[in-house]
Amino acid sequence: MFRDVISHHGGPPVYQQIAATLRGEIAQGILPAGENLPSEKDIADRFDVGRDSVRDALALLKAEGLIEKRRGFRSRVRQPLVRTRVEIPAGATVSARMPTPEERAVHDVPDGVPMLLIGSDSYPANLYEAYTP
Amino acid sequence: MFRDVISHHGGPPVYQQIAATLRGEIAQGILPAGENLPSEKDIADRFDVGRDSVRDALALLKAEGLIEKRRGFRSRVRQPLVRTRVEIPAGATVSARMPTPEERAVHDVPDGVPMLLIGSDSYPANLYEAYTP
DNA sequence: GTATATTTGTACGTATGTATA
DNA sequence: TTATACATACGTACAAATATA
Repeated sequence: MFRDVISHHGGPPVYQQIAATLRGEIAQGILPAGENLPSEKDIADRFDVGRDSVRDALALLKAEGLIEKRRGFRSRVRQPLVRTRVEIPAGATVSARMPTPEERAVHDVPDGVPMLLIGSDSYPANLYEAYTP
Repeated sequence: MFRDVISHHGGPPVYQQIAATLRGEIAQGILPAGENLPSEKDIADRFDVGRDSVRDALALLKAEGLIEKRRGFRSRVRQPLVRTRVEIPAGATVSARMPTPEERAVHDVPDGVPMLLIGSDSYPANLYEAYTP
């Protein structure tokens, strides 16, 4: 077996190269939704890098909403979700931002998921979308 | 001078305690918008922890959109922004998600800022909001 | 039910690179 | 040029959660 080659000098940082590789494998379906990624140690061995670089790469993908991480579990490719549709009140403003720690706790918002603000209400953007009547 | 006390055993992780402290100082205006935070080393000394824990704490605040980081600069409290208002086409759907790496590069989207999807168009949510006519 | 192994999370250290002042 | 500060990347150790024997 050959290790995947990462350039340690000159190119982008190692962790970004690893993130790009894994991102491509998710996009191509090599790592399908719901699938577990290899363990951090196995990924580190595959690319011949330290575990720290792998963790930085996975943190990027988590922040993008592509994977989810749980202690004791391997990382998993996130499932595409069906969103509940919320009607926008006439004249209301719709915006988005990252949740506060309180909102994350109350609504159980995963990493890499923004809040959708509809008028004075807020909804986790992975579960809800807005529409005009 | 006394160092701020962080519990190393029993309570929440060190980096979360530091993030909570800094988050509170931002909310209370002790660290106003536009203000530079102390250097990572100074924060580490203040709480008597390693620089790694400080960086984890700042990464949290960055992901929440509270601060911005630039290499060579100290972290800075993000300025509240005036958003451009975009009219939602009749029947269009509005949703939000984190940007892809391509969108981040094209639109120069900062960390901790989602994309606002209005119909088939996408806008950085720190600069745009949507409204119904 | 218990003990062990695996896996991720946290936290420390060190070294070096890159950007700014 | 030099000093400061953040970014990357390697290492170690232990804690906490899960899975397995």
